[in-house]
Amino acid sequence: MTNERVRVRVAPSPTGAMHLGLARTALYNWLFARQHGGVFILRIDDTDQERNQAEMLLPILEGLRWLGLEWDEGPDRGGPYEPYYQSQRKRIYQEAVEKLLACGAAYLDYATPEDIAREREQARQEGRTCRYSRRWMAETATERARFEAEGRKPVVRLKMPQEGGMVVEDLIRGRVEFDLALEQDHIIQRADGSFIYHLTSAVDDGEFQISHIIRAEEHLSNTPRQIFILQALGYKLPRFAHLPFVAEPGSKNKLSKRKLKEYLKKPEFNELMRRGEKIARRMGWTVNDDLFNPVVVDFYQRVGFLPEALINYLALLGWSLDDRTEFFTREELTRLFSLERVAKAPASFDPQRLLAFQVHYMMARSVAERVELVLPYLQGAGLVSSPPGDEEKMMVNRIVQAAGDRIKVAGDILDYEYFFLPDTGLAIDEKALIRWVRPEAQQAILRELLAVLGSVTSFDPENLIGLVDGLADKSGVKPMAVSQALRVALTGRDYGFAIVDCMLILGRERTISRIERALQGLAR
RNA sequence: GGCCCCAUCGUCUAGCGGUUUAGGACAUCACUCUUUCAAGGUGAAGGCACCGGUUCGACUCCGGUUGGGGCCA
Repeated sequence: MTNERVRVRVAPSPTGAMHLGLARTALYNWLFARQHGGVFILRIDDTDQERNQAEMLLPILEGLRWLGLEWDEGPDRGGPYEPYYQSQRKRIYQEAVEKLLACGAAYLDYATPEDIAREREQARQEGRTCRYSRRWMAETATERARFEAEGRKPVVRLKMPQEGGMVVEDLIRGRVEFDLALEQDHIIQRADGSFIYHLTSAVDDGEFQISHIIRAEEHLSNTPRQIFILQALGYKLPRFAHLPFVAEPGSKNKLSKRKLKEYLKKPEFNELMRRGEKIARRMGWTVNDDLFNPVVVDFYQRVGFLPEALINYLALLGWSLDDRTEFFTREELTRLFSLERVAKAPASFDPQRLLAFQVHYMMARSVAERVELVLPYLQGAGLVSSPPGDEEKMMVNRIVQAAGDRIKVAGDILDYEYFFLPDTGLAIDEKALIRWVRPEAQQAILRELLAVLGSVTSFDPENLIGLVDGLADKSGVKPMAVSQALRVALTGRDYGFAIVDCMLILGRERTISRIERALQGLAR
């Protein structure tokens, strides 16, 4: 490679959501650009849809920003090759088409769809592969006039060479050869004047001086005709690197956001979705499958994943450094990433592994940081005031501390709603109450505890542990039964944090009031 | 249907001809720790799709088969 500047791009269509596959493609491009001191470009392939564009584009822009994949040129940012929206570049495409026509790399074609269908049918009957006969090709004014006299409308087709081969030296796949005899004369401009993807994509890659096209494998088969366009237009050819797909959990099909229902049959996928839905419900969000969908980056942002977790997971979905390193900072990725080490086979998306990365990065944050992450959810659910008071913050701090890695994503804090509810509003699990609190011996202990709690000089861990242990010793009730009785009284359930943590989170007053309430609940 | 791509534990992967009884991670299971639930600790189970070749030697190279996927039709 010469020392030309590295310029890479990612070219999403504004589809209203940011697919994980796009996120990974963007990441690899971004890493490659950063590593080479190059430029990462965001181009919007919106030739097909011009309505609601801003709205449909937003999730992608926000997703990229959230992941920290800032683009150097593109929407909201501009750059030397503006505009970066294909819908605004029609003049450039038109010029390109004229040029292709002028140099004989393309031609006007007056065949009707019926003509084409007929040719295809005939080819099928003769058992040969169909290639357009160019019967309605018009290269001279006379020919054009003749077809137009018949009332025909032209499309523009590429005039592909009909023999020989074309070789793509792919940076990931190596040498890939195509037989040009099998290539069609693809349409590049429709009768209505609109342009076909291959044309616009190739022209822009040329115009933007793209040095490396790093994109998904689905484009590999289209590469010859794009190279043909690029060459005919006299652009310097970029290098190509075709990434394997991000596949569905447990299959090699391409991951699709439209197949959510099917994926939900997979337990681990379902679990992730349920986790999200639980958070959404408590936050009072109305969600739709388009965005609140584990195939879409938005989902992770909303339920409280950490971008570094997603980045690390995505980086390893199809790339590896060696046989053991699994945690990478963004800087390390930038330094160590290489296309040579990108896998060739599709990699399926595994929600469990992603969650494992999330837990790792969550626990790498300090308690104070986790408190900040978690607070918006509590505020959103109306469990703490906005802004939170010092005491509320302290309580959240204790909960986060006590929860440890039970809080995997920030929204999981809402699992501990029961600490925030007013004591009178705490729902107590009936079965747990009967099992752990109803026995007379347990009730006696709780009553005794009540008597002492008010007078305990200081409400600190050692004192409380001593107190609870002492009661168990004295009464002869098993320690576990004592703590379970207390746990049920304080939290309404028979599982959760260490009992002393529960007491400290609630504080003296609320501890007392919750025990009283539990005992009253039994009396009823 | 034609062309192209791909193929190591359930999943992500390491392996670029001998150092491999195929290594790691996630998930799973067992045991352990634990005054609940998690977490932690220890360990186990689990894989080179198949068939030919090349080679003294093949997970690794070549060919084919099968399977999966993509593009075009």
